[in-house]
Amino acid sequence: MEMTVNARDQEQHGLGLGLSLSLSIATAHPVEPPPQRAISVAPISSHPAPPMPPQPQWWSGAGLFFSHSSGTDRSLERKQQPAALAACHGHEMPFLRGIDVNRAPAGEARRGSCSEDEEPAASSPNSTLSSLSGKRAAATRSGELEGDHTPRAGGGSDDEDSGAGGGSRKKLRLSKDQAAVLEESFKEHNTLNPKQKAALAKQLNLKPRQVEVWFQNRRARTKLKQTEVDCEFLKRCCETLTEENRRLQREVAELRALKLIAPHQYARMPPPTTLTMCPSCERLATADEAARPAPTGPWGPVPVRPVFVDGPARRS
DNA sequence: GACAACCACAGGATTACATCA
DNA sequence: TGTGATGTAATCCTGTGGTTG
Repeated sequence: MEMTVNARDQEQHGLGLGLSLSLSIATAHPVEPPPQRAISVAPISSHPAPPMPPQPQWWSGAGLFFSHSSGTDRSLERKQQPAALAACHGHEMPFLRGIDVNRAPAGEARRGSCSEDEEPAASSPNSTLSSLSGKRAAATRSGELEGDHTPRAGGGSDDEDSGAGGGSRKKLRLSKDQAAVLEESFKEHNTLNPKQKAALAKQLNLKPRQVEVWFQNRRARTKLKQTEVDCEFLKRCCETLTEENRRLQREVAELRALKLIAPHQYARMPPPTTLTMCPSCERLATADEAARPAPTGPWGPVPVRPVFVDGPARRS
C-alpha cells in the first residue's frame, strides 16, 4: 500500500515537466536519492559543470516521520484516529515546544482539542465543498459554516469578518514562530497525516485546515522553485553543450586544414578516436566505451539534477 | 471478484488580502 | 499618502486511491 502511495508521490513530486534530459534520474528515486555527483562534462572539456545545490531533507524523508503509515495512508489513519488523536498533543514532535502563538481570545468559538478539531466538516472541506461549490462555498466564505478565520491577537472577530458585505475573506498572517515550526515540520515531512496535522494545529493554535493549506501551498512553492532550478540547470547544460559543440567544430576544421596542408604527416598520425557525447550525462566517451554497458549510466556516473533546498526568498 | 458510491487528500490554478518599496 | 509588486493564505476544481456495501 505504501509503495503505491510513494509511487504516486513520486509521480506527483517528480516534476511532470517533460524535462527529460537528466531529470528523470533524480526524480525516479526521490525516496532514496543517489549520492551527489559532480557533473562530469567531457574529459577533454574545460567547462565547469553547472553548480548543483544539495538535496533537501524532505526529499528523502517520506514515510519516516510517523512510521506507522505514510502520509497519505488514510484508511489506516481513519481507523487509528480516535486513539491517535487522544495522544496527539505534540508528543511525537519534539520541536513543537514553547510556541508563542498569536492567539485569538480564549473565549473564541474554537474547538479546543485536536480530536475535536478533526470534526468531519473541517477535515476535508474541499472534497465536500467542491461538489457543492456554489452556495456552500459562498456560505463558507461568509463564515457561516466553519468560521474558518482565525484572527491574530487583537484582530477582528468573526462578526467583523462577515460584516464587510459577507463576501470578505480575512487573511491570517502566520507569526514567525508559527511559520518556523511549520517550516521545520515541512523539512521533516512534506505531507501530513491527520495526526501530525492535528498535533501541529493544536500546538500552533491553528485550525487543522490552516495547517493543511499551509502545507499545500508550501509544496506548491517548493515545486515552483524546483522548476525554476531545473530550468536554470537545463539552460546551463544547453550552454555547455553548445560551447562544446563549437569547440569540436573548430577542432574538426583545424584538423581538416592540417590534412590539406601536410597530408604526409597527417597520414602517419594515429587514427582519430571516435568521440560520442552522451546526451544525458554530458560525458564524452569513445566508441568502445559507448558500446560497453555501464553499471550506473550509459557511459558512467550519472549526474543528478540540482534540487531546490531553501525556502522561498522572503522580502523583509 | 467486479462494481459503484463515498471519502479523504493531493495538486494546479486562481483569488484576495497584507505588506513593502 | 497612494500605488504597484510581491508573498501567501485561502478557495475552487479535478483526479486518484482506499474502503465499504
